Order: sequence, then structure tokens, then C-alpha cells
Amino acid sequence: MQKLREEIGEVLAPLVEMETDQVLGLLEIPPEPEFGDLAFPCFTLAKTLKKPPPVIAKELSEKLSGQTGRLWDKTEPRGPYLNFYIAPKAYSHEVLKKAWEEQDQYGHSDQGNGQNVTIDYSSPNIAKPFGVGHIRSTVIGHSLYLIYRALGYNSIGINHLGDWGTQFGKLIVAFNRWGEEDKLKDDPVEYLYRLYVQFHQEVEADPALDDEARSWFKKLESGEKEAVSYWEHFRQLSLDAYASIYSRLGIEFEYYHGESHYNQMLERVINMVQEQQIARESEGALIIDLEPYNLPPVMLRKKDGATLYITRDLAAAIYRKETFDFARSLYVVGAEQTLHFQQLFKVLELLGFNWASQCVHVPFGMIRFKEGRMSTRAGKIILLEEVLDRAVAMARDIIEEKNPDLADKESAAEAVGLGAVRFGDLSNDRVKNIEFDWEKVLDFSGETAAYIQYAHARICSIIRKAEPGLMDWNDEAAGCLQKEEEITLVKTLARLPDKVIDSAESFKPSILARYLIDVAREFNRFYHNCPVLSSEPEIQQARLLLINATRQVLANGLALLGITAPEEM
RNA sequence: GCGCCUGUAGCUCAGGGGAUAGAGCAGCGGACUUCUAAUCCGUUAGUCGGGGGUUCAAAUCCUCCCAGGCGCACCA
Repeated sequence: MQKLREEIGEVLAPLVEMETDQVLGLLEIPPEPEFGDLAFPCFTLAKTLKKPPPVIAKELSEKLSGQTGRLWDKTEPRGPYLNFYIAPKAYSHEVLKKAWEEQDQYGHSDQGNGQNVTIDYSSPNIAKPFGVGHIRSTVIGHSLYLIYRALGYNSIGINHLGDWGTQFGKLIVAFNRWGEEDKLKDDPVEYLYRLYVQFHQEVEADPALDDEARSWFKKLESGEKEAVSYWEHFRQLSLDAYASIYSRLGIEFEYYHGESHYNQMLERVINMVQEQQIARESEGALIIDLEPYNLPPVMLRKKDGATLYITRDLAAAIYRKETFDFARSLYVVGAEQTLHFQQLFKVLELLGFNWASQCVHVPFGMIRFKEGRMSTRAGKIILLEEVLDRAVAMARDIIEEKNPDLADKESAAEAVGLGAVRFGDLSNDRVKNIEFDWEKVLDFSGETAAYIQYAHARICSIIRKAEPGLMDWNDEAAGCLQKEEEITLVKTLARLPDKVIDSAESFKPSILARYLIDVAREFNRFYHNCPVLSSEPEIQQARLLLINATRQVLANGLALLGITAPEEM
């Protein structure tokens, strides 16, 4: 906890002739609890003082002997480290009080100062089904959205729909040749998907289809009526289908600005690069040569005059800066597009935009089958809806088995099932590929969302049964925790604010997710060793305050991951 | 061919300069008349892909090699 660090930093700084901030940067958390709670390593001092680190640690300890702080009450040298031990009573009082007062704001802060952060996430390609592959951007991006908002930033969620591009040419060709309006109405997304797959099968035998598709897209770009009406039709049907998934997952966006939103700005972008003289004609196309920066060239306009993805992305970046004046602009997009973003940011820089450095690509690995990658074109894909439905069904079965008397089984099943799917995507380091495995998706034991939700539900259950009078704040009670399991839990709860900040700075919700597993684990240890309701009144009140703080940490943390915490399950 | 990412226990993964490398799953053995056993406790398991280097200190940083993934001008 920050207060403890500062206290120790101030005591130590004059003794070691360093700035307080410098000392704070060195303090670390020891690997074992018996080594104390915060450690000062003496290695760096060894050079200036010309003494071995263990001697320095010992001397510092002697200088501090008998001295205590408000939140720490003991120091001890151990090898090259000077270890500080917290004062359990004062410390737990401090932590419990903070959680008690801040409630659903515990872990939040105002460090963002209301600055705008745009977050581009989900961004599915219209007219393609919403597969499990799309869930990563959606879930990671949405969590970052919530985390930044909790830190006082004004998060602006943008769904950069892939609603423009050659794929629409392909769809129009396919629909013209093989499509039937009745089937389309029946299940639009599924049907468009089948047409898309069929196109890619037929094009093998008849490569001319590709040219036809390109020409349809060209017509679309030049506003030709028939093309535009197809496009509007397909786009709307797809949007309707996405809406139900987003609402089920509780995902929201400030803006559905798809690629087509920037069509009016493309001309301006082309003019900009020409004014800056960074572009040139090559084989009829307009390109920017990035060889001096060790990057492949960027193509802004094809020889047939049509624009490309990166042209629209440049327009989008400029639009976002001009409209929102962001402090940061995040792109939660798969790692396979890393090169694209390197090029994009470099071109922004060449255009003289110093805010290019505020743009961040937040990459993530792909979801693959054991046998290889998923492919929309080849029809090798698992639909997200199916995954969600099966996970919820499995949760329903388990609830039926474990808690048949539960009043609202359906909402608990939904929370647990959806939580499992989300947590699977959030708990591991983004950049790694995930192997899709039904068994893992449907497993609710061990390091899963259900583990955290279960701890939360257990706490709620105890609180329901407690005497209401004992659920009040009480200074004495808050300071009387002393068992090892209690203190360890308190220390774990104290870390939430730091974990939220770490997650934001590294753009990794997985840090928060892992932390919540730790909290749930420490709670379970406490639960099995420290009875709450059957203990003496004062201890009971203390433990109620402790589990209430734990409940708050679990609920607040899960909320930032977009996962709901049922009170019963 | 060039570039980016990944390689840690049988499997899935944490840890990303510091004190004895940790979890979950699987296996084995225990704990429900007691606050929900979706839990807990114990136990087995590792030349941290390999070589070299930087450092008082390397799983962590640099370099080379190996393996896998992903990219590299008219897709997004």
C-alpha cells in the first residue's frame, strides 16, 4: 500500500542520503512472508559506501533499532536486505477502513484527470460471423475501457467496424450469382457467411471472380446506386446480429464508426501526404516509401483508384485526434497486424503529427485449433454464440447439481458461463496464442472466473446470515485481526489499487485477473481456518469487516474485467 | 530471404534484473452432522529451448543458434 511505502521511504531517505523517490523505486516486496512486507536492497549502496551489502543492512537496522512507524513496527536485516514488517493492527485498520469507505470505488482513482482515451476494440468485419476469434479484441478492449475509466480517464469506446473494402465486392458477386433473398432474411449472418465461403471456393476454379469483386467494390466507392444498396442491406443485417451479442456480454461503445465513416476524409488524407511530399506514384498506385525506417512501403491508393485499409486508418486516426484530442489512442487489434500499425504510426509521424507517439497498438495472439488456425474463408470457425451457449448450459447443469434450491438459477448460470469464457481470454498474457479446447472452456475448477465468483458468493452468504448490528464499521474491531490467514488476506486486499494501475499501464487486464485469483485463494484459506459466524462477537465483527472488504475487492475487480459476481451460485 | 512474437513441471500457464523458480490441470493420499466441497490440506514433478556475453546478481538484459507462430504492394 502506498502509504506504507511513503512512510518507509521518508524514514530511510536521510539515512542512506538518497531522495525519497529514489528509495521508493528500490523498495520491493519480499518473496516470502517471513522476510517481512517491504524490503530495501542494499546492493546499490555497496558501491558508494564500499562495504558489503549485508553490513550495510545490519548498520541501517541498528540505526533504526527501536524505531517504528505508524504502519510498520519492526525492521530486521537479512542478508543484503533490510526488511520492514507491518504493524498488523494499524495496517489492517487502514486497509479495511479504505475499502469500507470507498466501496465500489475502492481500487479506482482520479489520476486520469478526465483526459480522453480512445479505445478501438471489437471491430468485427461486417458480413462475417462473430467467431471466437473476435472475442479477444472485444473482451480485452472492453476491460481496458473499464480500467481506464476507473482511473479517471474518459474512455471512448469505438467499434471500428470493417464495413468497407473488397469483401463487399465479393459478397455482392456471390449474392448476385447464388443468393436468394428468402434465405438471407431467414438467418442473415449465417447466410452471408456461407456465401462468403462459397465465393472463396469458386474463385479457385474461376479467378475472374476476384476481378469482378474488385470492380464491384470500385462501384461502391464511387457511390454507384446498386452497389450502395447492397452494401446498406448487408451492413444493417449484420449490425442487428452483433447487437444481440454485445447486449448479452454487456459491451458498449460510444461510437460505431466503421471504416465507411471516413470515406469523406480520404481525399484529404491523400492531399496531406502529397503536400508533405512523402508519397509517390509507383506502377499506377500511390505509395509511401518507408525504406529509410526499415519498413515495407505503404499503399494508399490502388492503380484502379480504390483506397485501402491503411488509408482509412490514417483518416480515422486524424479524425480521432481532431474530434477527441485524446491523451492516448489504443488499438486492440490482433498481433498479425503489428506491421500495419508500425506503418500507420510512422506515416502519422511523417505527416508531422507529434501525437503519433500517443497511439498504441495493443496486440494479442490468436485463438487456434490444435490442427491449425481458424479461417473464416475456409469455414473453419467456431461461432461465439455456440461457445457462450454451451458454457452457460454447463454452468446450469452444475448449479442444478450443487445448489438445486437456488432461486434464480438462470442469471447465476449466465454469470458463471459468460464469466468463464471471458476469463479464459483475460487471464493469460495477451500476446500468446490460445489453443481452443472445449474441455478448458467448460472447466469451472481451479484458476477460473467461477473460482473467484464462488468466493464472492460464499462471502455474500455469510453476510446474509450475520446479525445486521455487526455489519457496522467499528474502529476497535478493525484493529483486532491477528491470525496469519487474516493478515495475509488484508495484505492481499491492499494491492488492488496498484494492480489496476499496472493493468492500465501495461494494457494487460491479465494482471488484474491473476490478482483476483490470489485474492480468492487467500480468502479460501481464511475461510477454512477462521470461522466467522461462530466466533466471539469482537472477532466476528472484525472478520465480517474483513470479508466485506474482500467481497468489495472481488466485485470491483471482476467488474473491471466485465464479469458479474452473483451473490449466490 | 527479411522482420515481429513465443519457448518455464506430463499438460495449460504465472513470474520479465535481485533472497530457496510458482499456480492450475492431470496423478496419488486426506478433509463435508459445522459460514455453499465450483472449496481446502498434503504429495510427486523443472539442464527456465541451447551456446556465448554483460552484471555484485540473469528464467528475466545483449548476441548467435534451434523450434513453433505471425507478417512482408494492389485483402482487412
